[in-house]
Amino acid sequence: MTQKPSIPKGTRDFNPEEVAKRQYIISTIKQQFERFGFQPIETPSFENSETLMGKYGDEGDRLIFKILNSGDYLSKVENEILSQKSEAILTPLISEKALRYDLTVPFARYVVQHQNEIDFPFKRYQIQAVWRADRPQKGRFREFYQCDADVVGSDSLWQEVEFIQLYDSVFTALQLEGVTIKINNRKILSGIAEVIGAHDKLIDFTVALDKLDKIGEDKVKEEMLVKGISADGIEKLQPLFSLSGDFDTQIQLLKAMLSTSVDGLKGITELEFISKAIQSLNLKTANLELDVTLARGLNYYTGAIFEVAAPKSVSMGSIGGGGRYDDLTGIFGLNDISGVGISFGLDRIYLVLEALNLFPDTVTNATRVLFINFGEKEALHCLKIIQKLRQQNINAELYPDDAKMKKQMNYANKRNIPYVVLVGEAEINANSFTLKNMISGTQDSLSESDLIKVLQ
RNA sequence: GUGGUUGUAGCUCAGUUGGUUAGAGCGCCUGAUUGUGGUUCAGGAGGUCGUCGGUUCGAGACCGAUCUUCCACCCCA
Repeated sequence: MTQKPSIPKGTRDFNPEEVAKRQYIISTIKQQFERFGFQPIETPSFENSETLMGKYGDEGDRLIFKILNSGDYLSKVENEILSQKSEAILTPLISEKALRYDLTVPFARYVVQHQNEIDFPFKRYQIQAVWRADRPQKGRFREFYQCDADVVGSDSLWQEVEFIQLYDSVFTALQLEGVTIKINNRKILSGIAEVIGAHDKLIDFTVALDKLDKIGEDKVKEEMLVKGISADGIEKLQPLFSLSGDFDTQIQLLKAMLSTSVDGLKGITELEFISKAIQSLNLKTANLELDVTLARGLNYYTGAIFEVAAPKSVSMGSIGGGGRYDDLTGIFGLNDISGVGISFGLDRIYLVLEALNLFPDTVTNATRVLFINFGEKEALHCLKIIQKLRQQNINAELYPDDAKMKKQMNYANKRNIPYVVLVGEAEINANSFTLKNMISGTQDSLSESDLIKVLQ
């Protein structure tokens, strides 16, 4: 055998069954997006580097796939710069384009670029691949799909409420019951940082706090100390670590803690509004949970932060996330446009549905009937009826070669084709069709109209 | 980017302290069965042992590099 070809790490091929299952998830999500009034857009798979760089933090910049310039890209670079061997200086000189890292920043670019054509509030959805130069792990790929729905041009909290309902609707439609929609608010986090005197270390503070359920209270405090948050401040956090109870109980505790922070109290008011609305609207299968330690996500969130956790029986990272960003388009020069949005992680949802065996048997829209090929004359006769079946939306095909019966039957069997039709000379003369049920093994001689009836 | 881990037939895996021609199960192909698949029986094909280099009389096994897999960090869907 010659050397086997391969694909880059963190990428995957999808076989027909996998594609069918992915399409099932995508069409379910799409249907719900449209039901909630979102319209689809698409953006290029690569953007100008300056559109993406610096939008996701230093860590994000590292994970962006850069595209090398075309042509003799090194000849334009000064020898002096080459000899410095500085990645930070050289990269922008030899790479002007980069692969899309998420769908939110390209969307912000789209809104700013097309601001005069857009009717606000603009509700768009987008289902496309994104790329990250990450190290692959379980449920982490270098090429994966995001399914985003965002609204720009409205700061109404009803949007947050609707997004929670949208999450609930999608996961209910996928029969994935018992997901937890975690919600938090950036203003609460920044209020806490303010109260403990670490306002300038908001990011370090939230990143450390986010790890609470993973590494525990002591390690979180340790990390905060290392990042320069005072022991005095950390002491004030104590109520946070023992925060428990339902939504309302937690809200009351936070109110007391944040009584001196205007920003923090505003965050609490927002959460209360959303929680009240959801309580009176009810969710179908999802649970809404307040999680003050929830901080993951990108630095541009300013209000609500969402994250969706799969049911506890499957170990999987978050299967969705999102939040409110008051000034995302500001980075591209369009101010005072508020946006809020959520994202579904298609590849992870796939793994969860697979683990819980939740794909319906009907996802593969495969061939319903195979016609056995007995030779030239018979094949033409078969194609005439196949033509009629296809017009009736019945997936039908003819085995292309005049091969041995066994081979043709075997083919139908392996492809899980439920019916086989045999038309030889005898059937042509009698103007009949021998239909074999591949599951029961029985077969009948039918007229054309009966054949169509059975297969429909 | 840091640390660890994995790689032998299409798939899942054996392979003894380094020693003839590298095995099994499943799958695949052919036949028993020239108009009947799944079950059964008989036979057969298929390997540069991830890749490159090194140690050795001799490497699937030992060493190094590299690619890949999975895991933990960082970060994230």
